[in-house]
Amino acid sequence: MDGFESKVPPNFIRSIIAEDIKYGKNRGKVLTRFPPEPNGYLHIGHAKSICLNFGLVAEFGGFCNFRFDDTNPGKEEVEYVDSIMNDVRWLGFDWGDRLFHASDYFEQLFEWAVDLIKADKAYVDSLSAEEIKEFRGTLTEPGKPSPYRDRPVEESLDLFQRMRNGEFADGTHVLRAKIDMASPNINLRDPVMYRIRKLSHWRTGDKWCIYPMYDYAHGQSDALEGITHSICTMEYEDHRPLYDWFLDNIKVPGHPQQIEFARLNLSYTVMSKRKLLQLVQEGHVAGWDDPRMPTLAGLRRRGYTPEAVRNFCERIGVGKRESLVDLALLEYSVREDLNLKARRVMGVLRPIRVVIDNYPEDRVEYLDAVNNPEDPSAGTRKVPFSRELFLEREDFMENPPKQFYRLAPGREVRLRYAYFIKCVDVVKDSGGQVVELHCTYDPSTRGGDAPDGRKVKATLHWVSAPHAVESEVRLYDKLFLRPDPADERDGSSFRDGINPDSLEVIGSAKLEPSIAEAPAGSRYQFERLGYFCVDPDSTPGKPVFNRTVTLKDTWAKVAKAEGIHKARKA
RNA sequence: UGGGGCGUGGCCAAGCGGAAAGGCACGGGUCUUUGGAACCCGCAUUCGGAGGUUCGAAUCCUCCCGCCCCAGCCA
Repeated sequence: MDGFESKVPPNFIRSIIAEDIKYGKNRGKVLTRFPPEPNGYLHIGHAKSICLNFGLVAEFGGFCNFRFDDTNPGKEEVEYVDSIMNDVRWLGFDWGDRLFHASDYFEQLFEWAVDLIKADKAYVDSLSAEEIKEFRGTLTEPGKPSPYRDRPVEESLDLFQRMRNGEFADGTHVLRAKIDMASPNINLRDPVMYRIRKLSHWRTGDKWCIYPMYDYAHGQSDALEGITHSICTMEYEDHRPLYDWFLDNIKVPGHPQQIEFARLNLSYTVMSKRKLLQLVQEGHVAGWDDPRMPTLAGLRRRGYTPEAVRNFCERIGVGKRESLVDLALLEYSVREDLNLKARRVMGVLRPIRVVIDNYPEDRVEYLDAVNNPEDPSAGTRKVPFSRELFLEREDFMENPPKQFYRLAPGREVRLRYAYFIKCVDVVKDSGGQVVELHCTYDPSTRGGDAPDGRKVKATLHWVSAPHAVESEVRLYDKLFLRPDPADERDGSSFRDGINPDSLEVIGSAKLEPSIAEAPAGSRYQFERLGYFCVDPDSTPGKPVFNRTVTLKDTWAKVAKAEGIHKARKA
């Protein structure tokens, strides 16, 4: 290093690599890889792995290969291929020309399999899948050898070639490594290397009808690419002896080191591809990119920035123990980033009409508003002010508790960048619902400062009614009610924990006119409310916003603690 | 009852024999034209438990307890 302390907290993988470099292992080189299977969208858990693999090589001066682990054509689709590459790029990583596929190595893998057969270290088994399972034994009992285990090398060679030629139906034969049917590690009980799948592959088409299993393909792919450190998740720890066995018994160009770390679990969400797929297929969400999904596509649409996701990944650390990271940390990460970048704007979600009785009917003033107090270079803008305004319903209470210091009958507050106003009348409908407020303004407080030094407890956001832009705003909340929805040990399904109120659509929020044309994907802070992102569903006349995350809300905390009900319902 | 891993504050996580970093959360305060942000303070006499070694242990040894993963022709 150069004397500067890295901001990345130390972790055991960095230590291993630093040590390897120090002692000249791999001639001081570091090459990692990110090997997704194109059978689903990438999620925040993958982001952890991507940041780890690319981050490590950035730090130590190496490369990270991007490799599709495409050994199972039955589950893989090009839709996923495209989304995966797009998401990694979005996250901010560049693999240059280092794009690879396990399928690039099918021919080499086949040849090595033949070598293994010739060395009597692999054989064609003709047991059925059920029989293989029976013969495998259990966790506590050793397995039994297949009757085909000792079939002549020549016969296996012939059969394997004919498997490749397409002479047999799916499931009739497999190629197995000949290791140890009594091993306490079940992965070593003659693992299957190849199975017959008469399926066309998105890259190799119909060239193959036998496909290698992960265990046989992965390590050899790593070796072929010169990977030095093959980083994967904990469930592969049991596979490491097998990973090493293949590498030790095949003439590969190197022997990468497999290192396992704990996958990410995030509270109030699920991470398994299977469960995410179910949420999509069963219609609990609108798609893989639904803003409630922990997928990168979902987070992006929700308004998360790549920087926020990367910072989050850095903060959670890397270890070997199973953990459940608090969603609050992810939310903190976006707020932190957006606070610095997002332009501020005023928008009223649940409007209540307010008339400024002493403000001239036809007058319109354009007041100066700061675009981002954290970033002076963002400049200022003009916001129209007029006699009729929209205020947030929640910002008015007829009988306010003492901790509530927003608008109330007889009370004076400040309208941000505008004037002090005082509530002088409350108009209700026949049902007793407050439908309109009448206020007076103090002309001397233009801009928001009282020349007499008078203080006011609250500053409210507002929108001029005649100038308001109508918008649909989608308020998202956590998708699950339970901190650990994946925990189904009580017999429930993770679906039972779905939050029925995870999405609330505000049909006609009122926004200040400056964001009428905001392009999809642009992010704003609606002052006092939260961060919002323009959704691609927006139309020229009506923008659609997704709430990324609320601002920290001390009042909400107080109100909850005091049992104060906030005014809802527009 | 087989094998592999893991147990440090509410949630993450440093630490690797010299005596508990940091972040989030939480609580309090300052400031404030966002009850936002920023800033300040507080928050494990203790590291799953019990023994042992040592002048000294979260770090070494022993035993115990708890949690996770593995019996796909998935990855």
